[in-house]
This record gives sequence, structure tokens and C-alpha cells, in this order.
Amino acid sequence: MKYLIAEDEKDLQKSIATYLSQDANICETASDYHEASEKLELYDYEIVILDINLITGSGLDLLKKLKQQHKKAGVIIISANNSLEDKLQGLDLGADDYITKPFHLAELNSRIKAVLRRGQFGGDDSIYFHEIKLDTLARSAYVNDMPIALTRKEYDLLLFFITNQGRVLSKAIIAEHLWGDDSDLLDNFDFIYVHINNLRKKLTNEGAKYIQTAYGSGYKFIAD
Amino acid sequence: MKYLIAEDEKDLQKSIATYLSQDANICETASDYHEASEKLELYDYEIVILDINLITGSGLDLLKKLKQQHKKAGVIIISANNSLEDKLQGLDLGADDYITKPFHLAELNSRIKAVLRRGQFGGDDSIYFHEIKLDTLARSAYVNDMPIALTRKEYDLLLFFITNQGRVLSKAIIAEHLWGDDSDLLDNFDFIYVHINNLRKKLTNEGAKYIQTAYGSGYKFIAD
DNA sequence: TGGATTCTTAAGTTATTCTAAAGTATAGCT
DNA sequence: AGCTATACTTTAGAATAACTTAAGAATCCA
Repeated sequence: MKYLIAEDEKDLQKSIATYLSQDANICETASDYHEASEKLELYDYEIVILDINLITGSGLDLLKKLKQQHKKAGVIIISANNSLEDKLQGLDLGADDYITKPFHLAELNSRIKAVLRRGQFGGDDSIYFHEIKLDTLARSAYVNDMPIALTRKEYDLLLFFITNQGRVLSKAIIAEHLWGDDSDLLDNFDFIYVHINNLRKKLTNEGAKYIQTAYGSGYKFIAD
Repeated sequence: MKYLIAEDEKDLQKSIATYLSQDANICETASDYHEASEKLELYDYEIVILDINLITGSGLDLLKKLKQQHKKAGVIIISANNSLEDKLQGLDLGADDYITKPFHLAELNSRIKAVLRRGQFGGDDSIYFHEIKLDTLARSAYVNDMPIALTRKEYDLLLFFITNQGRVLSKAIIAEHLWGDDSDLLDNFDFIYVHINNLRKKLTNEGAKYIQTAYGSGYKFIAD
């Protein structure tokens, strides 16, 4: 999962990022309105944690923009003051949940989990694609109900493919999503070949091929 | 958003229209097969609410037609009886969701929202030119719904042609666009002939020629 | 520390892109 | 109209860039 943490209090930002990175998530951060706005426009996130009171602009504006762009990220609002109005307005604008400062990281985490559960995947913890099933809670995969042992990166890659099925994903996009933009790997995408190869080997189901090469542009996930 | 409500029960039609108009949507209505068919042909809608059991014809036929015309409206089927077959057939034909009479308007509304969310409407993913369709996300091309395997350059070239249809494009312009101005190929455009040739071969559809030579000045993309 | 995972490297394979060359059409000129 | 220079078409194959795959090194994590 890829998160954006839009929060201007540096230490809070950092502690959230550290906490959420624990279970293999990619956390990117934005420290002001402008940075957040830019990142939201450029990249896709599964979860956006959005402080309403950014110094340089309103988080609500960002939320509005996000929804206008039809991005389907789950949004959790952080509000400093206890202003009910802010929260309500946030929820109206399409935020999925809110949390009030100060809060425990564990609570934030469980709210995130809840949003993910409710969210894009129709309240189901499983995602299906033909013979493939992903259990998003256990981070485990099945082909024809037979469990497939995937490593973390393989699971993330498969999830990314399935949630973007049919679409050509360039190596750059894949790298961006699985490794984040601050990674120092991103000048050489060759290692992606390796992950593609490994995932292909594990997915191959009676000769069915899911990951199709779009020569020169990337890969796309289809049902043969 | 613009909706079409194809429903012959006048009072239901009206209450749906009233309800959906609440948040600034345009609702048009059709009370029989013929009217619905005509409106679907003439206009574009984001959402079509389609009663399967129209008195004067089958909603499934309408759905079929709609999909043949490559209209990308989201379709929600209303079925009176609980016939599972109707629903399944509807979904097979490309409906996005269904709802069974009687239903609460709020439920219809939330299904519409879900369809809109899933479908990313407004994010125009396909480009059409007569028999040709380009799926810009999948970077794939179709002629009369038959997939055409294109290489990267061929796809880029076709996309460039379609988005500049009718205009004469010089080899310099094409090269500039497909290869960028920093390329060292740009003192000799001969290789463009090859790409044009390859693309022509792949596009030729029952003798129809799309790429017309403008002798001495370039090429122009037209519908025969 | 030891085992699993992830990344690096490199050799082998394939698809695509470009070059070259021979044939065909077009426009302009006398 | 006929000739010529130039522009375009087409094909085949060479060169290149992109991908696959395997094996080993580095890293991470329990």
C-alpha cells in the first residue's frame, strides 16, 4: 500500500511515517499545501492522511481537488482543534474518516484498516481476478484456491497489477508505486524484470499468462 | 451528470427523476423502447437507468445496441421480477449494476455513485475514429472491435494521427512529435515511410484507407 | 547468525526499429 | 507529351534496444 502523509508538523509526520512503514507500506510525505497538492496530482495513493490545518492552505481544498480528479484514495482527516464543522465538511467532501489530535498511532492505524476494508474493495477483504484471489488482510494469494507463497514485493506487485488490470504500467510507474519516489533505485529499473519473472513463475496456472509484456511501454495484467 | 431514465411506469420514472435531480443532475426520460433507443443514439449520458421490461421492447436489446455504439455510459438495470437470468444476461452485456423492484431511491442513488466511482467517468480513456478505437490506458487498438497488435511507435503514430485528424502532418512534424527534437535521426526521415507502411498494413480494413498521402507535404488521416 | 528476500549483474533471446536498396508514382519542365 | 528529378512505397535484413532468465551478492529480518 502507498500512503501520503500531508502534515506540517515534522515530528508527527515522521512518527506516522515510521509507524505505518512497519508493515511494508510505502509512505510519502508532504509538508505543506503545495507539496501535497502536487503529489496528489502526480501519483496515486491508496490512503491519504490529510491534516486539515496545513499552514499554507486548507486541507479541505485538497480533498475537494482530489475528489474532482476522481482519484479513489481513501482519505483520513486529521484535525487539530475539535471543530465539528471541519470534520463534517470533510466527510461531506468525501473523506472516509477523521481523527482528532492528539491521537495514538494505533488508533490511526485501525482507522486506516477500516477504511481500506470498507473502501474500494466493496467491503470485502478479498480481491478477485479470475482464478486469482488476494486476501488483503493476510496479504496472501491463491490461484484456484491453492495458496501461492508470495514475498512482500511480489504481493505488492500483484496487488498493483490487479487493481490496475488492463492498463499498461510502465516500469517507472511500477517502481514509483512499489518503491516510492525517494528511493535511490529509480535510475535503473532492471530489477523489476526479476520481480516480474518471479511473479510470473508463481502465477502460471496451467499455462495461463496474466502478465503481458507491452514491448517498449511496460506490462499489463489481463486474463489471457 | 446527465442521466437517462428508461422506464415505462410513469410514476416511478417521475420519482426517480425528481430524486436524482436533487443534486444538480440533468435527468431525461424515455417511456418506451423506441424513445429510449432514439435518445441513446442521439445523446450522451453518464448514467442510463434501464428497465429491462419495457412494454414495447427489451431493455437488453437497448443495452446491446448501446455497447455496440461504444457509448461509455454507466448502465444500471431495473428488473421487475426477480429473474436471475435477466440480471446475469444484463451484466454479461455490460451493465454495471442492477436493482430489483421495488427499491428505495436511496439505494439506487448509492449504486449510481458506486458505478460512477468505479467507472472514472470524465476520465475519457478511449478515443474513437470511425471503425478505430484506441484504449489509451491499455495502449491497445481495435478496428471494428477486433484487436490490432501495434508496436509502440505504431501506436504513437496512430494516436498522433487520430488526434490530428484531417490535418496534413509533415514528416518533420511527425518525427518531431514521435522522436523529439534531440534525436539524431532527424536529418533523414526515410524511416518514417516504413512506419507509415506498417501502420497502413495493419489498419487496412476492407480496403478502407485512413492514411492519405499529401504528396510533397506529408500525410493526412481521414475516413476514406 | 542463518534463512529468506531483494537487488545486481550478465549472458542469452526476441521484438522492434532503422537502413538500404530497388521499384513505382508524381510534379514540373521543355 | 515525354523526360527528369524528386518523392513515396515496399521489402528484406542488420542493428539496436528491450526483455527474460539464472545465479550469485547484498541486505533485511527473525
